[in-house]
Amino acid sequence: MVKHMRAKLSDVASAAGVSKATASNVFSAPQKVRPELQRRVKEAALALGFAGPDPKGRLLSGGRANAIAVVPPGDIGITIAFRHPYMTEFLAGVADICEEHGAGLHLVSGIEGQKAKGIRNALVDGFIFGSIEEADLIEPSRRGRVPFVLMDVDAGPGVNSVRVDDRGGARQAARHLIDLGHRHFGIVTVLRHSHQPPVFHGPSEVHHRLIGGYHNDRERLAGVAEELATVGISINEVPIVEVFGGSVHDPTFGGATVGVAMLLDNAPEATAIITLGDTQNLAVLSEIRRRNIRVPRDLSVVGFDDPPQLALFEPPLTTIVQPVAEKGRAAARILFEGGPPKQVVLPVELAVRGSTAVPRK
Amino acid sequence: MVKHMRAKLSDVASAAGVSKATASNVFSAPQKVRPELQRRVKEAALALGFAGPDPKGRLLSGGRANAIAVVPPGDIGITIAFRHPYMTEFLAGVADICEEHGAGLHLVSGIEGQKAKGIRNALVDGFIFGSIEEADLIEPSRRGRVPFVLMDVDAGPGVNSVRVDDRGGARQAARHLIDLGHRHFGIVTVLRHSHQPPVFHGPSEVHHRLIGGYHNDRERLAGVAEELATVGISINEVPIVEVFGGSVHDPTFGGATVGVAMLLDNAPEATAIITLGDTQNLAVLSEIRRRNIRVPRDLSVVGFDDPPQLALFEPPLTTIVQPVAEKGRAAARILFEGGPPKQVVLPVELAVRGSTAVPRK
DNA sequence: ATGATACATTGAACCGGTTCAAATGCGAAA
DNA sequence: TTTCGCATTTGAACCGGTTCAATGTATCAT
Repeated sequence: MVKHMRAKLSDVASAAGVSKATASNVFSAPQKVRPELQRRVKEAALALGFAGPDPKGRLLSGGRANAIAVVPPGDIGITIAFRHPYMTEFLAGVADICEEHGAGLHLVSGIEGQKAKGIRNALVDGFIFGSIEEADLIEPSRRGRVPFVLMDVDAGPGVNSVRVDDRGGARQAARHLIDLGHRHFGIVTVLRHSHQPPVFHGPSEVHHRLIGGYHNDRERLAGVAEELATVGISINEVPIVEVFGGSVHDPTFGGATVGVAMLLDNAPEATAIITLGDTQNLAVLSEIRRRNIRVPRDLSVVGFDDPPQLALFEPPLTTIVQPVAEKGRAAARILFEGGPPKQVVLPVELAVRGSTAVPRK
Repeated sequence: MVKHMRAKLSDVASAAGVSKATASNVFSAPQKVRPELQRRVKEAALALGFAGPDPKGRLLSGGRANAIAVVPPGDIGITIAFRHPYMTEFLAGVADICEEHGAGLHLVSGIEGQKAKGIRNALVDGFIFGSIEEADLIEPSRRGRVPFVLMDVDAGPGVNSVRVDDRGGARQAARHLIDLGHRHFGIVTVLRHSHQPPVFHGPSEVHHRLIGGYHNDRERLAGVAEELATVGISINEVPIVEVFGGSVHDPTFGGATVGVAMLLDNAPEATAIITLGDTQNLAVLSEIRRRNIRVPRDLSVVGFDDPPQLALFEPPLTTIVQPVAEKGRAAARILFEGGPPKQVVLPVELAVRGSTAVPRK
């Protein structure tokens, strides 16, 4: 008994007495084939149990994979990504455009050393990199193989990128507080690695030289600096603390609340806190609450980003909200549209809620 | 000037003065190649800008795609999936195992007619189908091409499947109420399509013949029937309403609250409501609240599934919780492990919280 | 009847690798 | 010196399709 091998297109073709090319057309371009031949080929296919062209073959022959990949930022594996409110919302945006194009969405898994391999081997038509951290991993795909988009940075005119107007958002936040009458501020920003202790920069130091932070964190600080300058305040006079993380679930994560405490201790004159890190909002609010500081009566707080977990916090946080899903859509669109490199900058919005008011007397 | 084409393996090979086979080995099985040759090939690759073997070629040549696909259930596109608490948790489980294996996770987009195409074209080593609805779409992949796992059904010994013990869970829910002393029940279960109005089955009708519902919904009802039978109550005496949806955000979605109202109106003697549909819990609670019925004093409620949105509901819902992420893990493991078809049944647990108590006098 | 036009079909090249049996080279053992 | 065994290297087949120029073949206007 002959071993039953899976039928391939050429088997079908010869069984139907046509050429491979015709058989191929029956499946991918039926209008090119006479109805009768079509029928004959389809019958042969059915008889041989041929379920349509194998995508593997199609792909090799210059085809598209019909899928795009998302590579979550360095510290976020795909398991965590699904539980991360920002990432799921971002991915929903990407998925939205994928669905428009009937394309699949491929997530590259994030195990330490495996990520580069995952990127090299991904069978996709393009990449969305969650952060520039993956810059070195891009190299293989950059070599003209596959287009890609970088999130949250501007890597110059030659590279696709999507980010939000971090600087402008920070300006709005600062402006809001200034307009309310605030003149004494404290700033919370991002420390990149969890093993570093919080860092406090007193008013006598130069703050522009931060230790941690991604590109967008620096942009935000620059925005605050610009806006404060309009009322004669130098960013160098403003106390700043850099803290890591602060999970949306656990405010103390990575020493976040410790850092916030450091700021509050060292900046008693501040009437408003500006939080520039997206995951630090909870740490700020919770440390403030722990100290029984009344917000916004004793202290105003402006955040950055809008994690849903904070939706029920009382008072609701006045914060800069960014169009997370729209970022995903924009990135995916760039990939599907092709064309010359684009740099998309999306606007952010100040959502004035309950955590800001005029400064205490 | 010659047009610069992307270098391929054979170019590298000839540039380095070796055979294609050797060049291939340098990248995929270095230990087979003498160090010096390795160096030569790598140099040639560098000079030509060859960034490693193209996964397309590797794939065709009998390789694995190194990714598995998840096909969300019929009515859930991938955009929605990312915003759907159950799906994200499930996907997190799948992702967990993918990361263990350094494999990618591919989501098949769910546009109506495109889904079959998405499945046919997906470059993956296996499929996880969110529901049996996709049974017909499976056909192409079933033809020996790619292994797959079905969720939430038992499709027999020849097919991989992962589900939870719906029947047992329902029995636990019913038992809990029985033990509290309840003898008069109302049941809310699932109507499949949103365009159908809620259906009420009065105590005189035969309830086993439901209109909607997936396989697991029927299992759950059967479980309740079994347990009630132990205290001499026939399921045929119990009022049942079938309602669609009830979104986790909008309790009225798809007429869900209308259906619940129907049940409450027609079953005034019921001291306990058993909700068998995962997304209907909110509809039940909200209609009950609207009527100012005090839970659990006037009415006990047991739910099925544990959407995080209900975490803050007062009183917290006594409900059957299923190991959602573990379902994802189990399904993914089956795909990676290979071997003969497996049918996995995971246990569920009754979480006794605040919505159940002894029946009112 | 003739040439032009349109359409259907085909043969062959190509996509970019992997794999394996056979060939080669080389030092050690006889 | 010859032979054997082992480690490398190679040629050729193969993975399963798509594509395109060339070849027919039927249709239509002249």
